[in-house]
Amino acid sequence: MAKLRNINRSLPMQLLLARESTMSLFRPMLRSFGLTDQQWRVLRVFAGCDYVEAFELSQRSMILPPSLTRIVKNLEEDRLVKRTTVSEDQRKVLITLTAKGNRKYKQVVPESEKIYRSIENKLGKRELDDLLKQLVTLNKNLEN
Amino acid sequence: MAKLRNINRSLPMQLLLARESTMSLFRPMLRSFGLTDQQWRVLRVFAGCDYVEAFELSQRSMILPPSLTRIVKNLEEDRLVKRTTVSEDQRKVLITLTAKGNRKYKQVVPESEKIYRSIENKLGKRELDDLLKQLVTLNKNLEN
DNA sequence: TCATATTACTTAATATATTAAATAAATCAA
DNA sequence: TTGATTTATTTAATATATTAAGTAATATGA
Repeated sequence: MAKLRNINRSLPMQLLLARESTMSLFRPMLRSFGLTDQQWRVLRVFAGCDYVEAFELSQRSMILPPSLTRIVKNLEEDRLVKRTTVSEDQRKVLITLTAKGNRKYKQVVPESEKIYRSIENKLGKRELDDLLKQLVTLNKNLEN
Repeated sequence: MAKLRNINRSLPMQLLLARESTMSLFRPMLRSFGLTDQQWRVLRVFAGCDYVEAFELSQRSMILPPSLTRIVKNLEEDRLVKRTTVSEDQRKVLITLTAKGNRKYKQVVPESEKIYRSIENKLGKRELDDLLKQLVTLNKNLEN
């Protein structure tokens, strides 16, 4: 009879555990800024651009459109982002950071990097870089 | 000014992506058995034992107690698990697989292993083992 | 023994995830 | 041009996640 592999040999479980042990280091900092994990996933997209279309924001934050609709609504109520429509294509929604959102973003970045460096110290820079490289490769090789 | 690292260098984001690319391979199979990801996380705990206390089940399935309460309730309605109390400590709840639950479990295991082997083929056994080892190390080094 | 603390779990409230269906704007084809 | 299709997003329904508070059983200490 086929036997189920132990949890230590289960890639999905080890990834879940790794994601959780990593995020638990960032979470208190994010909460102290009044942000949920997902809200920060949305805000961090604005590292590279001033405005994003909803569909692209969904992909880059890895949040499905229905969840994103509510998350953006909440961020909008907190005055951190603004929604506008594009005149060329009335279906599309553009999301931008407000001045308040930009200030929040700039406050979080250095704290986030501080935590990241402490992780580097715990794991070793070489080991972390190596792990990242393997994850990127895995993501490339398993992508649909 | 501090700059936020690119997504390719973000451990939390790469872990999230990796978890998703991996789970998306198992999900259709689980759904075909009428199981959600979390329900299977619960059932798979019974690989090593016939009954589990709720607290231990929570830890081993990595599902927090409030979520577990509802998930077990749903599994119970589907007649896949059974809840009993322990006479020595009336606070505790023991969860066991029903005969139906055991049949379901035994059906899923070989399908799960089949998918696992296809992942091994895509990534290479050596690379996968190496990645698993690094994740286990990370989890050990970051654990609270 | 009895008040207090702890433990194990559940309930409640709010946020997010997932899937399907709905809506409205844009595109395409006859 | 108009009916059908596609695209972009939202709504709806149900499941799960998270945090705090509640409840009941057990353990502890004066």
